[in-house]
Amino acid sequence: MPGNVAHLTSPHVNAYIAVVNTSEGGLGVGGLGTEPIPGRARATIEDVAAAAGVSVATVSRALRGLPGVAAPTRERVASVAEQMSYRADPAASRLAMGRSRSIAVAVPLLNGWYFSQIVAGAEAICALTGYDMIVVGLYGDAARRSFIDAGDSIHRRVDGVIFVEIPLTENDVSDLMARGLRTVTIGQATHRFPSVGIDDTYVGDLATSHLLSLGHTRIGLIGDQPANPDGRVVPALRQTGYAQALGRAGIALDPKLQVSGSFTMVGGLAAMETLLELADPPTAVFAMSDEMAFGALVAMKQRGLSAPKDVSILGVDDHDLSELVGLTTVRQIASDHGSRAARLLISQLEGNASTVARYDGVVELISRESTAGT
Amino acid sequence: MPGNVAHLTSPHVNAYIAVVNTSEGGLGVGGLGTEPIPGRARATIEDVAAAAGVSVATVSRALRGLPGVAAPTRERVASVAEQMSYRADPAASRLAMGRSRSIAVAVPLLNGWYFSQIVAGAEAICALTGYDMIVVGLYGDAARRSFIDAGDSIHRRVDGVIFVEIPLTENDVSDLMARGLRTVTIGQATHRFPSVGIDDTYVGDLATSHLLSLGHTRIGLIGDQPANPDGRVVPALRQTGYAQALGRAGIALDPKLQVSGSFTMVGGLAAMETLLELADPPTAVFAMSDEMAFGALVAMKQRGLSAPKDVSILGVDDHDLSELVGLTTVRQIASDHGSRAARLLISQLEGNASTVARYDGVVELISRESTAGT
DNA sequence: GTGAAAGCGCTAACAG
DNA sequence: CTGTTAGCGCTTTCAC
Repeated sequence: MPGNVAHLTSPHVNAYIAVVNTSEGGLGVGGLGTEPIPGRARATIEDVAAAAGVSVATVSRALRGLPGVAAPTRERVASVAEQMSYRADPAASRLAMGRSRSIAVAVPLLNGWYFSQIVAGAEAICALTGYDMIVVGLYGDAARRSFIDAGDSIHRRVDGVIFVEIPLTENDVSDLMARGLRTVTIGQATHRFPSVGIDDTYVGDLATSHLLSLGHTRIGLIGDQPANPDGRVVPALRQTGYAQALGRAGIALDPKLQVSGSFTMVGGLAAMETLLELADPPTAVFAMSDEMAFGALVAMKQRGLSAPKDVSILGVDDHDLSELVGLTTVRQIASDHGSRAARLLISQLEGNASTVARYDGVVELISRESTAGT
Repeated sequence: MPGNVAHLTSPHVNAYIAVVNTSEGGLGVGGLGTEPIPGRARATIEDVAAAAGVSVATVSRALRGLPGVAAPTRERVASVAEQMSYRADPAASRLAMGRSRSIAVAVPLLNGWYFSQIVAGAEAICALTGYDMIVVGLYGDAARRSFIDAGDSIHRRVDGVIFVEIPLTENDVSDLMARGLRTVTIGQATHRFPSVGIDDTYVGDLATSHLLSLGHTRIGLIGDQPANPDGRVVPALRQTGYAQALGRAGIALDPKLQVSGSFTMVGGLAAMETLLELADPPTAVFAMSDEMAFGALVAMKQRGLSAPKDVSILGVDDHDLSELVGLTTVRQIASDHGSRAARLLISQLEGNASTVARYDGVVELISRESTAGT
């Protein structure tokens, strides 16, 4: 049976090795970072100024490439700074300039494939531009509110934020603007901040149409809570596309065919079980993410069913593993969304006029073995 | 054929919508964040002090819960601060205190499953303790050096770092110490900093032994560059375990059976191809990560082979999808490693004596369908 | 082209 | 218990 196991547990389980407590004076395994770390005195801008025989103002200007410094001076300062391996203390310059040269990426969960792609994409741009990227997980409404409210975090810690699939209410948006925080969203479009994403209605339509064209008429949907009032907008749009395609084909919506999979593999598994237990189960299922589709495949496998023989399955993302399991999917380039958003945000922070209201990424249907005709 | 596709390209591809340039005065789509954002004047500690009729010192003390403040005073300050929604400017307090209340997590790549689990685990602890987590991708030696050298980043931006599978030389270690940067490693153990990981030699042995016990004698290994001089230590250890088990069974090592998969799915795929093209291919393969194992499965599938019929495959991680594809694997709880490391680091930053030199996580063999007897 | 000095907003002695 | 004050290290007018 799948997942049944021989639990050859490691003999090394939970091995806390070498408990050291140096509060009573530094004995213990190799001084595990408890001794007062020396931290050789760092050079300050004054040290550099003195060594270069100029004022701190000149050092500051020279090192940051500001105009109004004679070429020879600039060079001298640079080399002195270099050899003292001087670097401006970020905290000090943040305080003086009021900008932190860092951004936050807020995601609803961190271990999803889609989100890690986004984070990877954004990180690449941050590395390129010298920005720090802090990532924060916002699980649920409360976390989102406390993050946005003056009540919490971001405030002055970052210059801007990328909200990834975080449902922003009108209220949130105005709070954000009032706070003067540059914002870019991924997924949802706010009409106030630039955003990047895909045409999710089109995605839902494309997926469903594909299934329809194969002859299916009873098509299940694995998505998000349909009842979620203030929920993510992406699932809703994909659902709209689904309904739209069905409508065009003259097929009535069946609420029982639409279940939530919480955008996780286990959620998809449970959702598929629900679908399979229906008196009149679907012959094809559109899962709004590949991970949920994987879950659906597992559910089928557990009952001795397989795709597309018993039910066709179609996902969204083109996860790294979709090819392995032969999953038909609507591909999007998630890491691109992340880097795009970061570029948009940072370019804005650098004072460039924002140029894009919405960037819609590429989308295409990749037909593999998990879908077939009836 | 797998991966062959119907490219129904979206008609919405690359749609740059609404190009706005307000450098010539605010017309354009709904003011896309180009206008001088107001950013209502933030309250400073002085404002609060004035409003509460106390000194800034008292405000500071009261708000941070320091001793030596009368209860009524503390309360009054708190409520005034609350209703002015005052929050200490992090840049200022960082400068004054010399601590940033943030840590960095450095990973060699961001889109691997293992690493996103780690990041997720660490983030949870940071959220809990009020630390910011900045994540940085260190691809290759140069990036690592420039990160560690005074020459670059971290310096004063974070109080501590978690290095995830970043090979640290003795030199790196002393630089880090000299710099006074609290450090925790995941994977490699340095004997200077606390570390978390698993017993990787044991992992290699466990996996190989399992294959041996099934009767296999020709066992391939998909890992990392064996020749990498300064490479990650984890692959080397797992390889040691592999050699160890083989040795116990009296089987000689065959270099041709050991190939690099770069710890990615495509790398695993290529590695498996190499293995399959051998004159005398293995009957079982131990891949050092599930993702590489997935790649191996794809390679087999592409040639009309399947596991375990033609070759048994075994991975490491227990990836979310391993159950789906029925992959036998050595499970580790990656997110745990991340949270553990974060806890270790932060507790140290909070001044607690470090208590653990090395935390070894749980490991167990999960036997599924991808392995069978000869 | 360069320097002097006034902050940025907070923390931490040191007095009272 | 509370207030005064001197920094933290950098940026940025404003003079020279």
